[in-house]
Amino acid sequence: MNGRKIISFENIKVACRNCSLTTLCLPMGLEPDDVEKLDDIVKRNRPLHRGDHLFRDGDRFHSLYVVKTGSVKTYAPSEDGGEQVLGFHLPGELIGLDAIEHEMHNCSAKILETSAVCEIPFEHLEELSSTIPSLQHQMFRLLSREIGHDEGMLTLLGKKNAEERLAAFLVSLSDRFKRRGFSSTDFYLSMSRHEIGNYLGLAVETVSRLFTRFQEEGLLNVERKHIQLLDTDKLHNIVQGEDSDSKRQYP
Amino acid sequence: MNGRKIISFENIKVACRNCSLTTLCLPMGLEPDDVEKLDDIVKRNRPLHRGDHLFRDGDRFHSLYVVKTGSVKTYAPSEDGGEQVLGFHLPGELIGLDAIEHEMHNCSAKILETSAVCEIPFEHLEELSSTIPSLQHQMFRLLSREIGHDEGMLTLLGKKNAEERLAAFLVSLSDRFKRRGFSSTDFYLSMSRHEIGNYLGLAVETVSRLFTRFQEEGLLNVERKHIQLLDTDKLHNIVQGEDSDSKRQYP
DNA sequence: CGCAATATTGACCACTCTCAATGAGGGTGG
DNA sequence: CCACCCTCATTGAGAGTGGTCAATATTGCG
Repeated sequence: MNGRKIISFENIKVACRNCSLTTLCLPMGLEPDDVEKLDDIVKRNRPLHRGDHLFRDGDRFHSLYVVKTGSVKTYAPSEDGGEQVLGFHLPGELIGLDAIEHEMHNCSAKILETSAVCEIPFEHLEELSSTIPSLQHQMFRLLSREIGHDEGMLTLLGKKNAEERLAAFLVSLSDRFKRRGFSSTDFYLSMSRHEIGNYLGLAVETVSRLFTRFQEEGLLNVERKHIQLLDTDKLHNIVQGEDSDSKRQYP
Repeated sequence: MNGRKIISFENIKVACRNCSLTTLCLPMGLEPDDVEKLDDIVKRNRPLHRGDHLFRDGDRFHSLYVVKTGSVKTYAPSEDGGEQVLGFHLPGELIGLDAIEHEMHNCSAKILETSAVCEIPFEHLEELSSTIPSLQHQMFRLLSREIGHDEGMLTLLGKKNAEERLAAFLVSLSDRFKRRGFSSTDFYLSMSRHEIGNYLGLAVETVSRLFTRFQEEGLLNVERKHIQLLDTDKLHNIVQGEDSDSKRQYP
């Protein structure tokens, strides 16, 4: 149930406490005792590899998942065979909240790179949160945050043009890496151009062209999956829709 | 439908029980006793009129709102002055879930037509749900449902073309009217073409042209705000991206 | 009744998609 | 270790969907 093969139990335990802490408790004032209880229900799973599925569309819902290391994409297969990428999930981020309603997953979660993921059986979490009011509150907040995030994506897809979308994507990644203690200006993309385009409602070619243009304009360096942000200010301006100074005019 | 200003307190009470029932409890097995408790925390407000705001972006969050009669739109003012319509809310639907995280509204809610709205103080709801496990579960479900709904919208905006979007919008309205006991094929739009376009990530003109075309193709009758759906099967096909048979060819 | 807001319709054009070809890695097997 | 293949990424050319601009109904409201 708990420890797995190679790693020592204690290490995993600490790592998992960390993940449950940052993801579920950090913003709240949870008693150390309660953190302990929460920690006890978190399952540790063996490392997962690129291409593995955490769950698939249609699977029965049992658990939420927290990315500990690595990255995961969620995507909704659409009726006509295509799919919509719903999100890329970095360490500390929670997956599976949309499955609570019908006790069934309505999207799939695929590992992008070798990753460690904690599993939190939802029934246990629910029991626990009905006895720990601050945990219940934190759960409401987490669900609410997800809604807020999705609404931000709606604005992105409804109002922003291609370059604003890609800039927003990069800025978002940058922020999230920063918060987790990674470099905010130098990172690797674990997802393909195709997946980025799908996520942003753009064609692969558009994404590729934009990377090239951003590089030409000195906003960043890009080599394959390696990204170095050079001018985050200007990137932020682009996100805000201020093409302003660097108004591109093709002669 | 339920009468307006004239209603006695008891009627409102019943109407509100009804709304809290259908929205918060119906799918769950709540004890009559618990329903009573829930009902006691629901505030009844006087009817609101077109243009009134339930809350504004930046307002402190106190309550969730349930539309009893009428309709409400929520929209997020974006940095550059524009706005993104996030949703249209019909009777029985819940508003404000995205505000829990920061205890602050990050969108605004505007009344589209004379409406009755119930207010549910969130603190009370939270207290109640920590003592009634099935209510807590139902809250999780409601929040989860909202996430699922938003993910559907992401697919709409990311993958669907203009006619698929409008068809999906009409089918969604139709379904929601039907569930609430109204006609699923004959209804009035309380929102403007501009608002529809904004919601669907389309220009007003595109929406207008699509209504005209749908009418020409015999899918519906439209006169200003009055909609009559004539061929819901074909509308469903369009939503699914099957242009198939009625492949439109301009001669 | 008249003004303002909303809708409709047309013409034009731009952004982005599609199609197609080429190039660059990464993995596998000989 | 290299040849090969396959996927992924880049780049170009052309086309189409939907946006923008503009003019004209139509409606609603004071």
